[in-house]
Amino acid sequence: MMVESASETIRSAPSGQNGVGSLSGQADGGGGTGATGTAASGPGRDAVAAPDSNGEMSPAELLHLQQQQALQVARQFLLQQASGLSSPGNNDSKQTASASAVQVPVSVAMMSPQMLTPQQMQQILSPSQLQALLQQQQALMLQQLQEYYKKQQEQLHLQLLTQQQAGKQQPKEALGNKQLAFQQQLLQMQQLQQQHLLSLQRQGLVSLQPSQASGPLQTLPQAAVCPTDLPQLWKGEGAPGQPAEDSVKQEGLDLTGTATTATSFATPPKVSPPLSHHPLPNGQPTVHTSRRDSSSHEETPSSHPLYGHGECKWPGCETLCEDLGQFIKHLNTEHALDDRSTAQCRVQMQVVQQLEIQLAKESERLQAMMAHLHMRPSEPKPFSQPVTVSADPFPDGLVHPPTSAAAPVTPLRPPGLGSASLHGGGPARRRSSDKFCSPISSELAQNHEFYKNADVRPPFTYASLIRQAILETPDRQLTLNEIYNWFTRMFAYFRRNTATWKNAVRHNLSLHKCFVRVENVKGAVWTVDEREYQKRRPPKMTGSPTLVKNMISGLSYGALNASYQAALAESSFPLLNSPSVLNPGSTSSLLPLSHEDMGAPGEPLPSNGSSSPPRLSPPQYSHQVQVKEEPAEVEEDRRPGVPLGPPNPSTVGPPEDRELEEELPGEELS
DNA sequence: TGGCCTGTAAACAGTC
DNA sequence: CGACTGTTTACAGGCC
Repeated sequence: MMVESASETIRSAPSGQNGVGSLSGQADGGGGTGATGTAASGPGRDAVAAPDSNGEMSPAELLHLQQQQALQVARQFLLQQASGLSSPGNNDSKQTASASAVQVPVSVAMMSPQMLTPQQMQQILSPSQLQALLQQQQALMLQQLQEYYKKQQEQLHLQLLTQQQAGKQQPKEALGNKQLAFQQQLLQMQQLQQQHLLSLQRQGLVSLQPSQASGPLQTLPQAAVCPTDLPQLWKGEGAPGQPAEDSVKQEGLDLTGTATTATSFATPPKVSPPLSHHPLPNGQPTVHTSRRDSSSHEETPSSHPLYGHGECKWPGCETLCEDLGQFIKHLNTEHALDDRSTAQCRVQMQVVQQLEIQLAKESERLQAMMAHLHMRPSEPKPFSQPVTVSADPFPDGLVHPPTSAAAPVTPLRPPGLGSASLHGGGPARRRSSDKFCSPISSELAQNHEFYKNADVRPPFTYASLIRQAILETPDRQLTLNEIYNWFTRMFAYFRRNTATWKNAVRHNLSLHKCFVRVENVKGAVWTVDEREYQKRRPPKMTGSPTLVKNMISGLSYGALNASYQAALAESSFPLLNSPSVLNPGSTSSLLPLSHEDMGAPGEPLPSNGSSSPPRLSPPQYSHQVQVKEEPAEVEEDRRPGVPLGPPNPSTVGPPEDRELEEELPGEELS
């Protein structure tokens, strides 16, 4: 049946790596890099070619062209980043240009709210993971940006140098103009850098110490990202060659280095001034960075920023040069101040700008998020931000502040589902989630893909999950193995540590009365006794907002990390995914939660309608309703001892209740 | 503080 | 014999 096939899928799926894979994927970013290179190859070439064909373009034209190209490149780059994060398996597929074509859509898809929402992100990661990821991404982004900046600087500088050298053979006037242009570009770029870094600082994304402004990344995890993306972009092929490594090692970090390099290298007084005098991103004067220093060869006169490991590091050029002299020659001949080189510089600049813009956007979003998170938990806030910005919940990841930064934020509690549950870590206490997990089915439905691929512990109790698994089947019954399969199929998380969770599943099946074992033809199957299931629910939980609030607050105080994640997730995820939430009183951020709960209240409370307070369970009822409804009947029919009837009304409520509930599929409306 | 719920670990028995 | 299935017990942590 479905299950069967599903299980098949599962079996194969795991091999493909799950959340872990994606995570690592982001981390290593290597895959992405390649992809980027590929993707960008087109633009890169164009950039180079266009000018050539056009000869001397007017500034406006050139700019336009470059903007477009840069845009593409930047887009590719960013998209790739996103895809790199989530596409576990295909990170290595980044060779052909055609691949890039495919990649874009994929990336886009990834970024779509449906595919990967912050909550999903949150789900994907354990608190620590999340933090790590955030940092990584942040580092990544930073590094890349810086790399770009640096590259650009270097290139510009190089241009200047080249130009100067070539200048000997060219009219001085022309040179003067170009020099000016370059200097302006440099200036502009540096401003961008400053701006960028400042914004990051402002947001606390980067714990930049004024003194170490240039080295924020040093403390960051060595994002495996290849700063060499850029070069590769230009080349059009992600040949991670020596230059790549080189660039990574040598210029991977500080922008200062760039300037420094430029300075040291740019002997020509004319050129150096702008470079060396310009304060770096953080206003830090251009000084040799220790980093740079480390790369001795750069320091020595025999070094050149564009020369490393015996190769020309000019974007797209890997020409081997035995020595600096040869390199210089090469530089002068191949990368002289011509249209092509100029175009390359400009394109690069555009790339940087685009990235910067992107960064700004992300930063903005982040700020909004932060602002939102700082709000009182109870503060009603439909929070549309994520929704609107949804464009890329993912790439966004790049700048998420580390948990620490968000620390103050916490108060927020996650949406209904217990995203709050401290998944990840040790014995996850999903209890709360369980209480609210009634919407489990919808939750699952919405995040099906997510859970399927993310190695995140679902915020539901085993009991809920088991029940869900069973209810999802047409005949409401599953064998133990099928349940296992369901787990593995639905949750990447359960594709490992099998011994543990399987034991838990068995334990739960046996322990909870709500799970009834039925001898079937094909063996024993497990069914769910809804009544029992409901029974076991916490009795007095009013679906009232109050309760919710309490829970929320409790959580918020409890686990910051969890809260943060939850909050993060909540901020966008639920809302994004559950339309139902959006409409109704999207009055509070808790909405999803309260919503669910509310739904419950609204429901006819079985029990003794008279006195018993509204229960939490209702949601489940309704839930179940949607899922179970008829089949339940069937199941019951065939099922032996399942208490389908009206067992003890005292606790649960009259049978009618059940029916009532079932009639109210309305939890959606609440 | 105690009770309840949940998760985890493990021992054990029965079955295939 | 080993794996799987079930049951049961113990313990720990979170929440009320």
